[in-house]
Amino acid sequence: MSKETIQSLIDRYIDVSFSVTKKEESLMTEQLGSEITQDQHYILRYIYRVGSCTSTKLAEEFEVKKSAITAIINRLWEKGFIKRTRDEMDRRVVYLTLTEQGEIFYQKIEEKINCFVELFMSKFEQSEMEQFIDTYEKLNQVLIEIKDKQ
Amino acid sequence: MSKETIQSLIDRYIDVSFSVTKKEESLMTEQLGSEITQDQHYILRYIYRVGSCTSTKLAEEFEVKKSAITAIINRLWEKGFIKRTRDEMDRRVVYLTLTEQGEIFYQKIEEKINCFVELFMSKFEQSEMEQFIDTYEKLNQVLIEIKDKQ
DNA sequence: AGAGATAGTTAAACTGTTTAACAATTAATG
DNA sequence: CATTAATTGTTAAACAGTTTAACTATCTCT
Repeated sequence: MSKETIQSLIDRYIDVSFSVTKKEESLMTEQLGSEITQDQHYILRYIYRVGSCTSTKLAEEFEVKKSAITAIINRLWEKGFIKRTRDEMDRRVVYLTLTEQGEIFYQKIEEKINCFVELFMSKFEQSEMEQFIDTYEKLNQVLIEIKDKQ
Repeated sequence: MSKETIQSLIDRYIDVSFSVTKKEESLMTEQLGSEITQDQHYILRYIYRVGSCTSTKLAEEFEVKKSAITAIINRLWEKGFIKRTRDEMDRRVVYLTLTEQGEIFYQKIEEKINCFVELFMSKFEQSEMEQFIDTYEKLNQVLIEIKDKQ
């Protein structure tokens, strides 16, 4: 592969990944409305899917410090979406779950997000989108390997 | 396309785009060092490429309000990377350019970022990466159309 | 029993963001 | 020409998310 080709691919990748991330964020923020932010949505999504988890787990999963999680959970808790339950066996641990209100709210926004993602996916042939996501997932694996090597 | 297939693609897309964005951000932040943030890097990159531009232009390009640009530019200015020049014809306008120090600094980090992107790209066949970026750019266009329709 | 590890919180500081108000300047209109 | 509009950029206040460092409470391990 020539040096120019590589450089061109690198530049295209940096440009397009930045642009798409930016636009998706702004369009998804519209779907979410003013009640909740992007980051809060991802936290809600995670807890909804696993049912219950701890701050430590969230911090690992989202690759941020625990105090960052505390801040987000506090905001979700103030909105009435999150329940905190102390583990009676190990009283240091706090389990985080969605309240009923939190579940209902999440399901509502999940549907909106799904519609939005489906909308832009429908502009592609299924095979092209499958190939795209396959490579995207492979890229994710590559990045995990790079991180591990450090 | 069956409903399950679509839903599976949607879920995979949301998961992988979130994960990759997160990992790239954290790995790129490492390359950038403590001197500069991700957003500051993208602003620097933009000005480096166009040579000179205004706050209004940056605000449009990055899809944020002008006051957000002022904040970032102030930080880059404090570091000595940015020069502000008033237009003598239209004295409302301020042209932003890189100082010599800013150019040298940008070139240094650009090389690091290039190495990093090249590193993970080298794990793919060229044809696969080209196909991936093609679809990625198509996705960018689709998102632009969706935004315009609103 | 005491030392060290772990889970979570709090407080301070910083970056990036929006909204709203503002100053300076230019453009448009009667 | 004078006044009103619009535009450019800044400032200030408020908020979300982040890190670092200190702290409390609890558990683990000799």
